[in-house]
Amino acid sequence: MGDHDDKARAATIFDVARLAGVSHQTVSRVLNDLPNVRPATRARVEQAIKQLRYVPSPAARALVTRRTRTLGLIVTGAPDYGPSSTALYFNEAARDARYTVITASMRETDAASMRSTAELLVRQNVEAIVLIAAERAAIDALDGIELGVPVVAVASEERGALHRVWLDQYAGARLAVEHLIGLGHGEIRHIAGPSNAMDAAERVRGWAAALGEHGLPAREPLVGDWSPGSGYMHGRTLAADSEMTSVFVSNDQMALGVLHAFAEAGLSVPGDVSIVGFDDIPEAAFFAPPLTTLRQDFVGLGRDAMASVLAVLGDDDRAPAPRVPDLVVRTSTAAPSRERTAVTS
Amino acid sequence: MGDHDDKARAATIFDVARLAGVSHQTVSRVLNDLPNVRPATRARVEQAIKQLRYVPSPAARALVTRRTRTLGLIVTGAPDYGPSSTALYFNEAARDARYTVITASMRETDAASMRSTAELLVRQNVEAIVLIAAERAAIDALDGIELGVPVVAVASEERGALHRVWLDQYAGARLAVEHLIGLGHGEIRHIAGPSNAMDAAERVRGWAAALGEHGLPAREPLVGDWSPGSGYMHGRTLAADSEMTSVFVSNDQMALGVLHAFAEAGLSVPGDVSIVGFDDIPEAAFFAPPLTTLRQDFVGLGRDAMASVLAVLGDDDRAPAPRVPDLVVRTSTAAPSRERTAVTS
DNA sequence: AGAACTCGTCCGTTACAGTCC
DNA sequence: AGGACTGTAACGGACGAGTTC
Repeated sequence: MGDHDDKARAATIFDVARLAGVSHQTVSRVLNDLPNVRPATRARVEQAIKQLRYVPSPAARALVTRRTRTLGLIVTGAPDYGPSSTALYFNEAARDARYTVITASMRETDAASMRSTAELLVRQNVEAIVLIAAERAAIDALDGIELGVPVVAVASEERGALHRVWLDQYAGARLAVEHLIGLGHGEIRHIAGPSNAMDAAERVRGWAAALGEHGLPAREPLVGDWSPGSGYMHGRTLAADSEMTSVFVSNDQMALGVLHAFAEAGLSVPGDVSIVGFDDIPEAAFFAPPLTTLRQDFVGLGRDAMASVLAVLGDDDRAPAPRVPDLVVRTSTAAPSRERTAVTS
Repeated sequence: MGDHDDKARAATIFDVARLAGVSHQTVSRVLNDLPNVRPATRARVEQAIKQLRYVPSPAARALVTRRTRTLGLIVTGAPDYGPSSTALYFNEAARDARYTVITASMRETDAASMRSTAELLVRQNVEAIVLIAAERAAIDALDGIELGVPVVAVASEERGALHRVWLDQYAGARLAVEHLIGLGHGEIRHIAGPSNAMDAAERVRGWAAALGEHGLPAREPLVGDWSPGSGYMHGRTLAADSEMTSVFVSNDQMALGVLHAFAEAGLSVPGDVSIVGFDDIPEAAFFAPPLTTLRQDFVGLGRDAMASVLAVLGDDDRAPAPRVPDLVVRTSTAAPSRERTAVTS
């Protein structure tokens, strides 16, 4: 009895109408909170709805209203902390705004895959697409083509004509560098993220700008790939440079690799070298030593993405301003020691 | 010219039919690869489809077929490596099987939220729900109620009547402990995950079982919350115990905290104490020292979840067998040293 | 003359009968 | 007689125009 799916068709609006003794149109009015329904009638209808466990069919509704209240979300790359967090909070924000989200995760970002994925979403009649991608190319792949729906990209560089939300990587990088300068460091090296990553480029820009303003030299950045392994590799290179007193690393994972390389080389952090990371992943407070880094507001970013969608769709609000990361000072940074200190301008 | 959304309604099957000079029904046959269409007619129709950039309406189709080819995915908790990876690979597997996935991420797991989220998905007419949740309670919240659609839970404990896929945490924990026993450790402590987490309980079970089989003592596990901070806290406690020569930590993040605590206490790893983690997060190879841990096959798990959905829906296949994590030996484990070694049975 | 309903049409597809060589 | 089509009804809601009190 009532054990498995009763194959009985779900109740329709007509079933509800019959049970409540009204027309289906009246039921529709109740469903959509329209006026001109007597309270008593409304109650009867609601009772019938409950009794029949009636739920309106989104397909039928979408067919006639030509609105699906559905959004497409494309997330590219590995399930890293930043994108995963952004996606999660965007998802929550969308649900709060009573939108449904169809997610398409993909590891490749070639133009053909990006395009066919976007078209897959369009075929589902999404009203807008949100794109969370680190690589410039992923954004550009969707920029040219006419999809018929607006695209909001989470992207820290201005690119083409897409709508855009972002966290201010440039300002964050400046904060990192100014913190090190404030401690007295004169040469601040940089380990950058991959050259195709927009965040990486913005951080390089901020690092170079802050250095330039203080008349400090900017040596060619070492380019990693976000992984701890690449941080380790470049860390070994840097360890051999006795001039270096501080490093701004473009993300926390690479900073972990650098820490590892320096420990192996017998360099003390922050005694010999100071290190600043970026992201403030949950692990960062427990590195050896705890990492000074920039905390990014992914909760806010996810909400901004949804706010931007609503703005574009004309439902609500205006697009938000970018947020600046917060410097979190831990013990991986300190004033340079006398021995290794070189040019303190 | 063609600048913004042409407000022109998308083409319908009738537009295509008219252009191809056939009835809309013939177009439908072409769309659905049904027989009894002459090749020449088919070609004309396909040409018309291309020319009008026609895409069938999923809403209209769902309305009449009573199938949406849509799946609901509920992911609870923080955007951690394990659940995020599983969700990503499930998403890809679903797309490969030509299913659309509606995702609902949520941080709370109370019964009311779980239930209302599941009902939200049911209202979208999903054909099945996949649930990725660490906590027992999240599973149980969906177990009792009659949703009308099958639920596949990613859960390492058998619970209620839900369909289930999982990675074999019990076997993984045994591998960890046997590795330490093989190295000669006689007392193997355990830092567990939170008691409401199924993975944590299974790992405790495996740890205790392996210990029991070898006649070794199982001291009461310390209970953390998966965070590096809790690992650090328990690591400080363990550092004070001079009997202890090895620790099996229930995940890599907590192991990082333990490492940090031991370093502070002047304990050498693996010189004084050996440590094994669980998960093999990307950072684990770059901890100080690189962490011996158990690699989980989240790619496989995501695919298994989709395979299980197809099995339940009767489309395909049979449900898959659970996978056993792989032991990845790095340098955080070694034979116990003479000084701190106690009861080597 | 409104408030409170009812009626009829339409949305874009697929399913089920026909119809015509 | 059967391959290659065409015509007509649903599917489940929403909305504008009628109808009743």
